[in-house]
Order: sequence, then structure tokens, then C-alpha cells
Amino acid sequence: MGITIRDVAAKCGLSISTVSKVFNNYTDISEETRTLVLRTAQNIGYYPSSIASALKTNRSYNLGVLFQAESHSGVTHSFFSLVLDALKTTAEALGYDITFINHNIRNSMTYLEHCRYRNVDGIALVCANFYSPEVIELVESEIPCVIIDHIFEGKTCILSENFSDMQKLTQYAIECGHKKIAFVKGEQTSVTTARLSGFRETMQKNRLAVPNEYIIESRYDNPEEGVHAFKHLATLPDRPTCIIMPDDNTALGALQAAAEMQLRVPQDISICGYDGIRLGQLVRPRLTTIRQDTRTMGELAAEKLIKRIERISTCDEGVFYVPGQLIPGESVGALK
Amino acid sequence: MGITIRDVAAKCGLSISTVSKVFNNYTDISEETRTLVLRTAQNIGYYPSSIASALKTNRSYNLGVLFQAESHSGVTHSFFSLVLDALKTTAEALGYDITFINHNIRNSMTYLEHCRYRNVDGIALVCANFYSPEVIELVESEIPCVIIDHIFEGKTCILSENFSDMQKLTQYAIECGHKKIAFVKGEQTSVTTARLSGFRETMQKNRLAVPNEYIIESRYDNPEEGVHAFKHLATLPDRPTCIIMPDDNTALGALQAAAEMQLRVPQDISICGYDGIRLGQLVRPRLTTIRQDTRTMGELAAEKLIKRIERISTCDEGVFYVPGQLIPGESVGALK
DNA sequence: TATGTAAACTAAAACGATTTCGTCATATAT
DNA sequence: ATATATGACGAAATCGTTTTAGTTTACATA
Repeated sequence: MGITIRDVAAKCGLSISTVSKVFNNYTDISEETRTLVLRTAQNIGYYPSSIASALKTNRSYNLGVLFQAESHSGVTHSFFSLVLDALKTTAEALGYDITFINHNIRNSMTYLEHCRYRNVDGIALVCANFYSPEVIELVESEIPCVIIDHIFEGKTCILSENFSDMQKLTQYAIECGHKKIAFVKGEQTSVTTARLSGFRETMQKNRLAVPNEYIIESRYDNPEEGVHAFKHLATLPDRPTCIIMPDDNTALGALQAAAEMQLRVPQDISICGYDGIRLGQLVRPRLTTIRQDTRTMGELAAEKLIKRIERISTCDEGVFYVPGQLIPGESVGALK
Repeated sequence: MGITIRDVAAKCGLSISTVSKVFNNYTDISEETRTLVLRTAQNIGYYPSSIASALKTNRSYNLGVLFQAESHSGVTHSFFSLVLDALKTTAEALGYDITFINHNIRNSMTYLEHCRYRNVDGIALVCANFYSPEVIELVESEIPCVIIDHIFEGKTCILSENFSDMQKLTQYAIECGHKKIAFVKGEQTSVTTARLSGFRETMQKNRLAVPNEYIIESRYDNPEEGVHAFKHLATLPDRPTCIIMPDDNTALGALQAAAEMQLRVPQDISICGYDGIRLGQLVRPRLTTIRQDTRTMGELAAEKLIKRIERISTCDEGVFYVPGQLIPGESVGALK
């Protein structure tokens, strides 16, 4: 079928060992031979097959990525997509391709089976249900892995500084004069818990009460849920003056709901987002939000994982926090 | 290292040939042996390695995907991401994984080299610069390929019905009473050309003039560009009453620009989008737009490509059009 | 001249599967 | 009883590389 190392060797009058060595940067090859081989390879369109090489070396230069966007939610999950993008770019620069891990393949294998099937060198959990047995089995396997936005005991984890970032955001709202601040939670995860703690602690530090009815449950990245949550809070007998939404997409929903209810933002009510998506700075009022450093998170994840795979250093385990940035925006301000 | 077919064979007291045959559904295996092998494999955690299998069969069950989102534009490219998602899901259901083709790997290989390196069975061009030599080289190689949203002579192509969809959209605007309609073009591609033709033809059919200054160039999926284009058109001495934007993201920019200019939509000016992204139906006024059937496009692409790879049928070449759907929305209406 | 050394190259055994022929019972047909 | 067919399994070559342990040649040294 294709052109193999054999063809190059034949054309050069060399053994396949020599050709292989050229492509693997062995030093016991003369400069002439090296250029000859490289040139001939180029000429006849040869490129070493990663498959054969992987079989021999047991290294696929492939990273498994678990990216369980609850598909077809329609909204491309802004935060995770951006992290994934950075991770992918960094991995590629280091010579690794990405394979999405799923259980759709063939006779529906498990995540771990899929990883073994594809011989991935490592796995990145970008967006997953960390409580499902299948994911746990994967994390606890012998395959090196890195986890984004969740803490797994003893594993390499990359997280936003959710706690202190939320402190910043809450403090900002308070400094804008708000005392009655509501908090809309996303799905129950360790991230949600960290953010809620940051919120609670800051409120307490400022001696501000948080009635139970000001903490409600909703979902991440679902504008419709944002509409819903906002309307619920805005029609409370004792309406909060500021609402912290789970993220920017829900905050956009909230903004919309406010408009429908003839409430001006921020004159009548303030709204905070989280994530720092682009669109949030395009709408009016611009969202007050925390911009998560998705780029750094993705890069870090790829680097740590690959270093572990290549055993370059041993200080790549543990939890790494990436700070976010407060974007003041315009959706939080003093009451009229 | 890992568990191989040898381990299963040993444990079962069978030859590796027999074990292999079980996994490949050969018929000359007794039912008892089959279940024995399967059960033992399960027990010791064996899964056949795609790498070894690929080396022997020359089939990687991997599809290369060219997805050249001009990265870091920030806006995840809604249309292409959704197509990609459908393509990926369909491919996975048929037993294929996805590998992104790029030239970042190692010593920067070309797209074609990357494909050979990974032994992909076929390639899908989802989002690419079709005029670059590298892409052309790829398309003209012997690897089966399918192209989305562009026509490549003699290749399998999947496109939206841009021409007639734009006719629908334009006709709708006209029926709302508009006579002065402007058209903002995205980057110059065959898709852009088809849409512009659909627009022009419909205008002509309705005996409506299109001044040159009503056709302007902009870019796809860039809200800021949308703001820019809108402001330009809205400050024209003879301002159009309706503006057709390249897509929903730019239309959202236009909506924002209108608000800034104190123009009510659609009372003062009408705006059309294209794509049918979710957010477009969440903002007020809801966008009048064409919803492209990304799901069908992605599915079709995967199916056609895989059928070609597996040589199931021969009628998978040529151009396939997928109709879009007019979403009336609220951003187009009669003038005040 | 004999010996040691270094540079440049090669032979051949893997890696983990697939697949083509065989082989060897046993069952059926003649 | 002999020939043939069938069912169930195995031997071994092979896919395209990598890598170890040579081999060969040239040259320097004793």
C-alpha cells in the first residue's frame, strides 16, 4: 500500500535500521547519510507510521480526553471548550494528538477499555461526571491522568481559584453598596462548593446576612435556567439587590429576564456572571464577571500530563490553582 | 506491559489465532469457546489493541478532521462546532475515532504527512482554508475525503442549501415590507457567493434595486465586525431598512450596535442573522434567521465518508445539499 | 606488524495482532 | 469400508517500525 521505510532504505542503498535511526535522531549516522535519507524520504513521500512505531515503543503519542459535554445542550460549553482548545494546542506542540474518549465505539466499551484500545499515553478529564463508577475506574487505572476543575485525591488537578475568585467578586458587589446578595448555584460539584464558600465567607466577613431563600439551585451554562432562576429571585417578597449567577451564559439569561420584567440593570438590580466569555462583554450592560484563565489551565494540564508521561520531573503531581480576574463590567452598580 | 491476546490464549489453553477469531467474529468457533474467551478477556481486563490490529489490517478506524477555526477568535465557531459534534457522534457510533489534523506536531509536518503519520482511514474537512496548497494537496491525495460547506470538483461535499435558503430569508424580509435591503458578506467563499446570489436573484425577481453601497464585506462570526458593519450601513445617507448579516454572531453585534444608536429593532431597522444559534432565540428581539441543519450535515458527512471507506456503496460521491429552515423571529418587521 | 578505538552501518528479534492454510477428528454419503 | 464433507482449532508469516548487539572499515597507537 503505502510507502514504507523499506522503500526509503532500498532507494538509498541502506538498511532499514539506518533509515530508522535517521528519523529517531540517533548520533551514529553520518551527516551525508542523514541528509540523503531525509531528502529521499521527502521525494518519495515517506512518513514513518505512528502505528508501527507505537506498537514497538508502546507510546502512541495520543492523549485521551474525556469531554462529556452533555451533548446537544446547544450551547457550546464556553469554559470547557476554551480549556480544551488550549490543552489541544499545547499537546500538539509537544507532539501529541488528542483522542476523545467515549463509550459509543463499537460494542460500547467502557472509558478504560477505550483508552486501552487506543493505547493512549495519558488522559485528561476536562469535563466529566466525576462520580460515575466508570470515570472513577479510569482515574484509578495505571494510566497517567490530569483532572480539570475537580479535586481527585492524589491525582494531578488543575483548578481555577474558585474560592478566592468568588471572594473578589462578592467583595466587589458589596463595595458597590449591595447588602442583599443572592447566589445561584450550578450543579453540585466541588467547584460549586468552593464558590459558595467564597461567597458565604465574604458575606460573613462583611457581617451581611444570607437568607436561605437567597441560595438557589440551578444549572451551569443554560440561559433558560438563568431566566428561570432570575425570575424566581426577582419576584421574592424581599428581593435581593444583586444576583450572582453560576456563569455568564446563565447571567445572559438573567439579563434577558430582567429586560422582560422591565428591570434596569444595574439601576434596579445587579447581576454577576462567571467565566468571562466574549459575548458577555459585548452585550449592554457588559457583564460583571470573573474571567477564568482557560488558556493557562489548558496549557498547564497538557504540560503536567506530558511531563508525567515522559517522566521529566516528579513535581507534577498535586493540585494547581490558576487565578481568575475580576472584570468590573457594568452589570453591577449602586441601586438607582 | 499490558495484557495481550497471548495472555488470554494461555489462560484459555487455546491458540492466539482462536482468540483473535473470537474478537473478529469468525464463524469457525464453537459457542463454548467463544464465551470462554470473552469471559476470560473480561476477567483479566483484556482489550485488543487498535494499534497492533491497525498495523496488520491497514485500517486505523480513525478519521482525520481538519478543523481550522482561526483559533482564539474567542467565539467558539457555533456552526462548525455543531457540525463537528454531529460528525463525531455519528463516526463514533460507527466505530471510528476522530483525530484533529494540524501541522503543529513535532517538526511541523504538513496536513497530508500528519494523515499518513496517523494512518487515518479518511478525512473530513469541516472548516478549512480551501485555497491553501496544503489543503489542496490533502484533498487530492488518495485518502477518501468529505468536504463540508465547500464544493470541490469530483469530491464528496456536504453543503447547506445556501442559495435557496437565502432566497427564503430575503423573500421573507420583502414580504415584511422591506425594499431597501443591505447584505453584509462574510469572507469570500463559495458559500458567500451562493448566498449573495440567492439574495440578488430574489431582489431582482421582486424588482428591487440593490445599490452597490448596500453590499459590504465583513467577516463571519465576529460580533465586533457586526457592530462595525451595522454602524457603517446605518449611517449611510440613504439608510437601508433591513440588513442581512453574515451570521447570528455578527447579527448579535448588529443588535447591540442598534441599541447603542438608539435604533429600535425592528421598528426602526430590521436585522437578519444566519445559522440559528441558540442564543439568537434568547435575546430580544429574537433573531430572524435561517437555522442550518448542522446535525444532518455532520451525520451525512460521517456516513458518506465511512461508506466510501468501507466501500459499501458507490453512490456516496457528489454534492449533497441539506436544507435550512426559516426562523421568523422578531428582528425583522414592518417599519414603525 | 599487531592491536585498540571510534565511526558508521546492519542483522535480526521483537511489538500484538490478523489471516491463510493446514490439520485432525468426527459425521455423512456412497 | 472407503471417500468426502464439515466443524473446530492451530502454525506461521506478516504488517512497519525500533533497538540491541554486532560487524566492518579506517585510522591511530604501541
